[in-house]
Amino acid sequence: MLNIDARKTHGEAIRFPGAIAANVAAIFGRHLPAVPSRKIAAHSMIWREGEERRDVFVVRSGAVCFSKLLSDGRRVVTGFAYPGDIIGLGADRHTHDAEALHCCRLDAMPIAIFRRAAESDHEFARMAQDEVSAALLAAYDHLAVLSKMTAHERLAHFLVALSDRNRRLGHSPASVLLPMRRIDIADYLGLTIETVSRTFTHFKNGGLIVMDDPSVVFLADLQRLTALASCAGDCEPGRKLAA
Amino acid sequence: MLNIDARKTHGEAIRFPGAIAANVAAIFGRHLPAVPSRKIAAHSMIWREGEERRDVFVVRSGAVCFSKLLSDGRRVVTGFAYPGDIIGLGADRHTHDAEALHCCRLDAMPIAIFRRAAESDHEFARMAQDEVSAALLAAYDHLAVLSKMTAHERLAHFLVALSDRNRRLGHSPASVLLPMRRIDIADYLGLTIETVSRTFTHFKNGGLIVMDDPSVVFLADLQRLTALASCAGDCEPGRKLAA
DNA sequence: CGGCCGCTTGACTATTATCAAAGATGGTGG
DNA sequence: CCACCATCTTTGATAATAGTCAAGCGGCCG
Repeated sequence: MLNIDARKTHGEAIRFPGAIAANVAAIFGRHLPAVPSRKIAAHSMIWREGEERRDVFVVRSGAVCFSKLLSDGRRVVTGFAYPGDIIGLGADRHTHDAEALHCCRLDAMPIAIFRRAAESDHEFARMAQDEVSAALLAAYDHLAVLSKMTAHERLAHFLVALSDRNRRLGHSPASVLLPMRRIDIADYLGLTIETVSRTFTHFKNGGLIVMDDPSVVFLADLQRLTALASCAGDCEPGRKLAA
Repeated sequence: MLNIDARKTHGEAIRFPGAIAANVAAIFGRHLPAVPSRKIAAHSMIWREGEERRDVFVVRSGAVCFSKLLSDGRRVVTGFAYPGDIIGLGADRHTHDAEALHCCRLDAMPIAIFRRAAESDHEFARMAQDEVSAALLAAYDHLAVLSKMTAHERLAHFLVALSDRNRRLGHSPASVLLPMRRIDIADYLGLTIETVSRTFTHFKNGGLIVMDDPSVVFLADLQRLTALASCAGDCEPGRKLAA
């Protein structure tokens, strides 16, 4: 069984608004004030859409979910942030809600310090700008997922993306942790929780994954999952659901 | 009947990668070299994904479609550009294909001049950066469309967005021109051409639109279209299809 | 004038949403 | 420490939406 605490050591998983790659955090560290980390209770909001942007944060532990609420109550999850990520970059006001999926530790850099740093440290400024471009690129990739992929492909894509991040960070790509609830995955992939759950079951029955705990997934057949994720046909994730 | 040439006077319609608002074009104009506009034949590629970025363009006439090709041949349209828009901002290499939907006239600013301008003209530089943020925001809005809206809502949203731009530019919001083909709309909205076509017919039969020419749409019931577009329920765009 | 391309329509199928309810799981209070 | 309750996940049955396959129509260009 995997150590559940491992989820706290994971780096960036999925691109998300205003978050930047872990390797970039070091440059930010140069300007981080020496104040204790802020602690955020599980399921509390870190900020809400429309609020004034007050800090740029570095995620130290926990996980963050970014979402928007549509006028009719529908919810869109635009991404997740993991330890090592920097969140809160962007325009004057927050464009998303940010919710702590678990108890989070965040290092805060007041926006005034951030702006001063951007003026004095050109590497810092350029990096912040590059990260917005990267987020834009990631958003367009996600558009492709939402507009062209089936439920199976979407979930496979999600799992493989998490696995790829693990590999990049030197962790095992064979298993991924899901600190978010099914509803967050569903709203991220443009599906319903039922479809997400059924697709997990389908993958399980097809031998693609092993999952005893809903938040820990072992990717038993990464190759087939990858094929699904990249739309390379082969959309046959196993036998039918067992009765 | 609308003057078809009107399409050449339209300003920004839908947000798209690397394009910026018309009112911003003036600031760019300060740095535009005095060279004749470049002419691009209809349906030819202005640039392709992965190519080195060589120029930033101002669209003078025509319309541009941005798209990405997925590995399995599926295509995603990420946006459109209209006269007044500036296209080609972004990273070192193009992240999308850009295709001329009609014969286009483009003013080209070589990337070297663009970079020099960004260094010497802070307003210019800041604007370019702001526009990337705006494009990001627009991309997230489009995520919401693709992940949560029905076909009717998506097409209504598209038409209303075009209408809103018309209003903003001082044109009539009651009619919109569609310089793109059905396949472009379909790939933009994450639908098939058949569904797009059927939805147009549905709107026509429901009295929501009048459309004699497939590229000219009169928005007969903008209120109901707007309600559909904003997901405010009322998803009943008229009687069934006539036989 | 004819062929090609794009748009529309039709019939049918497949995927996914919806509605409903039954297990799990975890936290709280007795 | 255990029981209960709330929440989350899973499963099932059904319905609706959109995709697929196929064919006809119409305009435009050669």
